[in-house]
Order: sequence, then structure tokens, then C-alpha cells
Amino acid sequence: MDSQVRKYGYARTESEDQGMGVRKGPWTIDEDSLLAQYITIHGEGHWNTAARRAGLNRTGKSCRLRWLNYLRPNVRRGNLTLEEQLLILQLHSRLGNRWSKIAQQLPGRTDNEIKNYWRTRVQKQAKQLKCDVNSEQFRDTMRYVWIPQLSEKIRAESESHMDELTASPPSYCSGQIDIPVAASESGSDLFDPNFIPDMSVSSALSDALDAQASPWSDLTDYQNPPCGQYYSDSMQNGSGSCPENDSGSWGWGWCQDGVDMQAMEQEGYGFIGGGESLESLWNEEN
DNA sequence: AAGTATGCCAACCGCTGAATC
DNA sequence: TGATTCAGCGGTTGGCATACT
Repeated sequence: MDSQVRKYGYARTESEDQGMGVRKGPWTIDEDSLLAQYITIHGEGHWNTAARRAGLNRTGKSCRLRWLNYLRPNVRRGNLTLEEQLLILQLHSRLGNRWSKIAQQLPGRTDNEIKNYWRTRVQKQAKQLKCDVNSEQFRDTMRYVWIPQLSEKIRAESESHMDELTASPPSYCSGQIDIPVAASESGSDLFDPNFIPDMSVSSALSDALDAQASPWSDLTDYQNPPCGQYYSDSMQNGSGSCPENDSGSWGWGWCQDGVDMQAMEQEGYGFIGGGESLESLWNEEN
């Protein structure tokens, strides 16, 4: 029995498939084959036509989704790498829930996959912190804890590879994802202790975010401040540069209200300087 | 070992904007 | 110019797998 049919616990009969409305549910191997064959010959697009002519009793939408998320060549499956996770966090901070835009920067990854990752992993973190995923608190946590931690993990990974005398290139050099040039050319650039996830380092990102001032390079002053004082001073006197959200819908939003880091720390979030509880939380997730 | 909770992911649904008639 | 169709996107759901009690 087809595994996907088994997964959903039902299989339509022939009569259901014929003339009883379009078929829904998991795709069978035969359907996959029909769709793949058709698209190989005729190319993508015209999904309703493709569905009919390929002999599939499916909607065009269903065919398109199946192709994009599963059948399309170069679809990457399996766990997201640290680099990909970092990229998702960065991109989401800029783009919000525009999954397709985010997916464009992660070759082989689908918007659905990224969306699922965000909902299952990232939103879970927000839930455990008892804060809304769109809240200032959560965004700051992500920015000040998780992104730096991910960067650090990547740096550590890179160093371990270096220790192996570069017998094999780091994963981010050999992988398919679009890795920042600076990272592949010089780990020290990317993995500087004060490293700020820099949107500008990726040509792909630059393309996507063109004509926008890169807010990431402006974050240096706020990244892991040596103490909360500098941060709060900057925010209070407005001297700190203020990243703009391109869409205006949402971003970090910190330039509007600032962040009461001391209060957050007192409330137990304690992520200034590491935040062990959060670190362990993140580690559990990864 | 059995029951329950949670994670994960594939797929569907509904909305929106663009293209076409 | 309005109606219709289509493609694409984001949100949501359903069900299996696994972990936990």
C-alpha cells in the first residue's frame, strides 16, 4: 500500500476517483509519476491544464503544490542546517511571514518547509517564553540570543573543520545554499565575536533586498553590548542607528519603543550576556 | 505495555492580485 | 470596465511518528 495513503488512513476507490469530484489527500506514486512526466515534457505553469492533460483528477493548485514541494528537482529534504536556520531568522526579521520570499534565499527549500519550521520550532520558543512571537520581547530575544548563538555554533563548527586541516571544506562551502561570500572566503569575517548577521554579505540577499539600507550592519552597536548601559543610553538619546523595516508591517520594532533590557532581565529572561536558560532551550531545540 | 501528549510535515483552504475576455 | 479565471501565497488542519508518563 502506498505509504502516503496509509499515512492518511484512507484510500479512495476507483469510483471515487472517477467522476466523483477532484481527488484530494496524499499523492500516490502513480500520480507523482504522471505529473512529473507531464511537466518534464511541457514545463511548469498552466496547472489546471496540466492536471487535466496529465490525466490527474486533481486541481491545478494541488498539482502545483505537489510539484513545488515534492517533485521539483533540487528540492532539499531533511533537517535545516545551522546556516539555513540562521538565514531564516535573519530573513524573517526583515520580511516577516513572507515565506516565499524567504524560501527564495534558501535554494531547494520550500516556503512550506520554512513555514513549518517557523511554526514548530520558533513559535514553540515563544510559547515557552510565554510571549507572543510578534512581541518586542521575543524579537529581542531572538536577536540578542538566538542569532548570536547560532552564529557562534556555526563559528565553532567552522573551527572544528579548520582543526581537521580543511581536509574537507566546511559544510557551508559545499552545501547548496547561498552562503555569504565573506563566510566562505574568510571565516574570521563572519565569525568575528562581534559578528552581526549581515544581510549585505549575500548576493542573493542583496538582490532580494536591494535598494534598502542594510539594517544589519547598523546593529553592531547594539550587539551583545558590554553592559546594558550602552544599549539603553543609545536608545534613550537616539544616537543608535535605527533599522527600518522595509515593509513597515513589522520588524524588530525596537526603534519605536526601545527595549527595557534590565526589566526583561529581572523578569527572568536574563539573556543579556548569554542567558543560560535560553541557551539550553535553544540547544534542546537543535 | 498501554495510553497520552507533542512534534513534525504534507496537503488543503481561503484570500488576493494579475491576466484575460 | 467589470466579470471570470488562474496562479501564488500564507494560514490552518489532519494524521503519523515519537516521546513521555
